[in-house]
Amino acid sequence: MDRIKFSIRLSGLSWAESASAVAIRLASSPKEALILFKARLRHRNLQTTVVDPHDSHAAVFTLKHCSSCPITNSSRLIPSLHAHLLKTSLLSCAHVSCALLHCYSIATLSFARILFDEIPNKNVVTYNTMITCYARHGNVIAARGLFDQMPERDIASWSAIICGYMHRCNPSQAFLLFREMIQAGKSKPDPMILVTILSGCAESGSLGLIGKSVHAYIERNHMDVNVQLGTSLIGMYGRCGCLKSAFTVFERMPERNVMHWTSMICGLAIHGYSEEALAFFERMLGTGVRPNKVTFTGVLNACKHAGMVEAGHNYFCSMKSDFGFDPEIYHYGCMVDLLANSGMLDDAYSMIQSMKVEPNVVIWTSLLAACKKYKNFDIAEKVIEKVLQIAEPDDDGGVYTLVSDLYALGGRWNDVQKVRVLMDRLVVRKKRGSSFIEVEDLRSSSCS
DNA sequence: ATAGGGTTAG
Repeated sequence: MDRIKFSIRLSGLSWAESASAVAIRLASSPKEALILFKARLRHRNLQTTVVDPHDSHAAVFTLKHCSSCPITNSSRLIPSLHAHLLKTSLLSCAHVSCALLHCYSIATLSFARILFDEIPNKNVVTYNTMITCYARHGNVIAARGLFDQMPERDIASWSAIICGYMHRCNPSQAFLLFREMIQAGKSKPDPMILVTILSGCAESGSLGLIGKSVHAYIERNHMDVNVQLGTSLIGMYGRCGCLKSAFTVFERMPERNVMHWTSMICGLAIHGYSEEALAFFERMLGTGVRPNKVTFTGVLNACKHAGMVEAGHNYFCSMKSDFGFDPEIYHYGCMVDLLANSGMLDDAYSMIQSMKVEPNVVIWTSLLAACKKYKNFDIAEKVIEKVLQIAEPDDDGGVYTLVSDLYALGGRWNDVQKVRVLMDRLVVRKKRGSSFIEVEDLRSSSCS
């Protein structure tokens, strides 16, 4: 507060003048923005029902501050702001009500829905905001309900619902809607929605069916491949194993940022091109691009695939000492796998114990798989105890099978029996492995 | 002025 007063005195403006939309936009915290906004309202003494656009601007900027800050910092400010907006009729402005809805939608679904129902003049953005809110809270059915009943849709509406399906791990439904959108022909895909689709392709591996046709669509329509779109194209091709295509996109990027490099490195690493991945990393450093945390998951993954224990260890240390990144679960995942699969089970176990983050099923499973490989029952015993505590029968069915396999390998048939009984009780079912190839002609699935 | 996006270990 003192800082604001001080800077206002320096600027030579009056208090009210300073509380303009611009000053609010530049405020350093939601609280500061709110103080300025309230001061502005006091000065303007708003009682009429006619909304001055300058006031609604100021309100929107204040709300933007609240929505972009962590919930805990702004959650108490929002109701206070809400009250002021109601008193001054500012809430009748669609921009303001949307911005407020967005604020609530980050924290709580129920409040957002109440507000949504109370907004009289809902426009496309109001609906889009509410759909996004449902999607964010995992209720894609409610999101779809709103999507189906909204009077008109724009590209962001499609984007919101498609994104919702993607995050609920239902890419096929997302792809279906995407094609529906193309066929309806009213909304033209923009780079953002293509990014969403492409990242889903990468996840589900349905490259030929969707990913390639999206790429073809981009080329056919001479769309600008912006930074994000470039990244997701490289990522999609890389993940699906089309490293040549990934490289072509990479080469064509007018400027390459850390994410382009990282996508390339990760793609190469996943498919076992360890040397190439590491060469890419060195090349990246040579061009002066600073790696980020994800870059290191690619680098460590490359080391893992090639069994390069020493190099992996060096990169792992360099990540912290040269670049200041604390290792995250992904990095530990690579390291544990690297050590364990090289037979250094004790080191892998100590690494897990040294972790600053809570180890998850993935980490324990990779160590356990290595215990099976090297028939190390001492460590397996310790790992089994941990892993059974945190495994979810629905998602981690494979772990139970692995545990049972290990006991069988050690000839401990009583324990095998116990695990099998446990599996029956929890209705654990190991997901069946599956793979597919695409036989459909790409041209018939293109989206023109 | 309001909504939606990229790279991550088994």
